[in-house]
Amino acid sequence: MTTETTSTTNRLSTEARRPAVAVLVVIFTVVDGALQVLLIERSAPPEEGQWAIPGGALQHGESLEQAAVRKLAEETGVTDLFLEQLYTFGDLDPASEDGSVGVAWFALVDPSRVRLAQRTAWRPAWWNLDDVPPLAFDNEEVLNVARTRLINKLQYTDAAYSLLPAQFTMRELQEVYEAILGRPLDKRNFRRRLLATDFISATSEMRTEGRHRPARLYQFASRS
Amino acid sequence: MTTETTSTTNRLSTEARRPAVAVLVVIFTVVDGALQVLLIERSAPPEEGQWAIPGGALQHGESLEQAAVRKLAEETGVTDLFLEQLYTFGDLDPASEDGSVGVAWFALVDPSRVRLAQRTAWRPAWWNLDDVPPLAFDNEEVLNVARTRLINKLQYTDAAYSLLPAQFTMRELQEVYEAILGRPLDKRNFRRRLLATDFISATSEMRTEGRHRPARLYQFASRS
DNA sequence: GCAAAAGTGTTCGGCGTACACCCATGC
DNA sequence: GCATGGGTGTACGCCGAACACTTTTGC
Repeated sequence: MTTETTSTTNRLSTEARRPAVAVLVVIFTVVDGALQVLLIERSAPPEEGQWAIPGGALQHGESLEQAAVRKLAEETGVTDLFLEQLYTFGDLDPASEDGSVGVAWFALVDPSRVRLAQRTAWRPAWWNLDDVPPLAFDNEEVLNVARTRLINKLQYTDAAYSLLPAQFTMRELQEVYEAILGRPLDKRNFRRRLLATDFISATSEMRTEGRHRPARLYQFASRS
Repeated sequence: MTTETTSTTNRLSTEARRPAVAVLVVIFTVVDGALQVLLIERSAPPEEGQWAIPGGALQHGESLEQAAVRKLAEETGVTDLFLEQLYTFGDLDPASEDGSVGVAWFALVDPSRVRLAQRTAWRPAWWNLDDVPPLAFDNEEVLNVARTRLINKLQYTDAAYSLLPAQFTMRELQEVYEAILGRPLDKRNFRRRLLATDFISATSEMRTEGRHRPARLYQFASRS
């Protein structure tokens, strides 16, 4: 008694149940030492007036990743970033007749490259992760999964490249890490560990900004 | 210019593109020190005659996880196991008109509890992971992702509980780890490390099987 | 007593963590 | 010359890896 033998609803048949498929993109950034997430204020039912993670239906002929890239570009104007599939949620809209399937992605963007759309309907805004408002659907869960993954990714990948401009100081990089991990890090240990990874390398340039010693600029190896 | 403002194709609207949604379940087991995966021989187009990862369309009113559990039970008769979502593939069947979305899961089963269906159509069979045949669609990629995740999960979770009977010897446990990791492990280090995790605990029972010293039986804490 | 698998400790290198002072610049 | 952030080295504890012999049983 399996799907294969008892019906024609095989994996890719046309009789299959057809839930709405959407992509959601959890977009993180770090500004002034604070981890922030991009949310959209819903301007139509369901859940009108609630804030939600940006998302939308798949368009025709579009792959899941293409849809996520498009969504990200629509909201931030930015492309070519860290973007990774997160999890697929099967019950984001219990009211939906045929069910809904939301394929969640998460992205990291450099705030200096972002220009948010200036709309009043479906208004996007950055929210500090420590005080996000109540969210539509089950978006809190999506956000929690994203945050956990982000913390893990940071430990063993160069994901942070996508949160910073091409060149940056060690302090800037450390602030990004501290914002995401939510705890202070030791300066010496941080520098040693990061340089040991080969994710980043020193440039020959320095940046002077204030009446103190100039800081060396670094770059991510994945961008050079 | 966002999906929200330019059309009614909002996340959960009824105008959304409706690709076929299927679940795939990569079912692993370890028998005689070999990591094996359950495959199904396709008995209808597309890709008739090819082997593929078990899967099927979502049924009405069913969540993604419920569909995965059902699929697993249909193929192996087993429930209550390690089952975790893996990844969602958006392009498994390029021939599909509206696209296809495959939500892949992976599961670990104890071979002593499995009874494979005795069918000739859609025949299921265990394949040694080192010599799987060419697979339908892009199932090779699914399998690779699953194998990588399995190796990672094994390192820091008690996922192996699902591959063994309630009681087992240290050697049996070690053979499971060796089969998955694909390399021999040191007996002393293995015992020390596993006992340190608190995943497993010793029982008071021993098992004698051969003309040599009896082995102590252990159990997983998550099952006791 | 011997064959066969069970069971057991120690050493070493690498890595993460804790911790405090000098350096280069602007004013 | 002083205020400000940039930049550096050492010591210690933990963990993973390497490695060989004794114990218990059946025959």
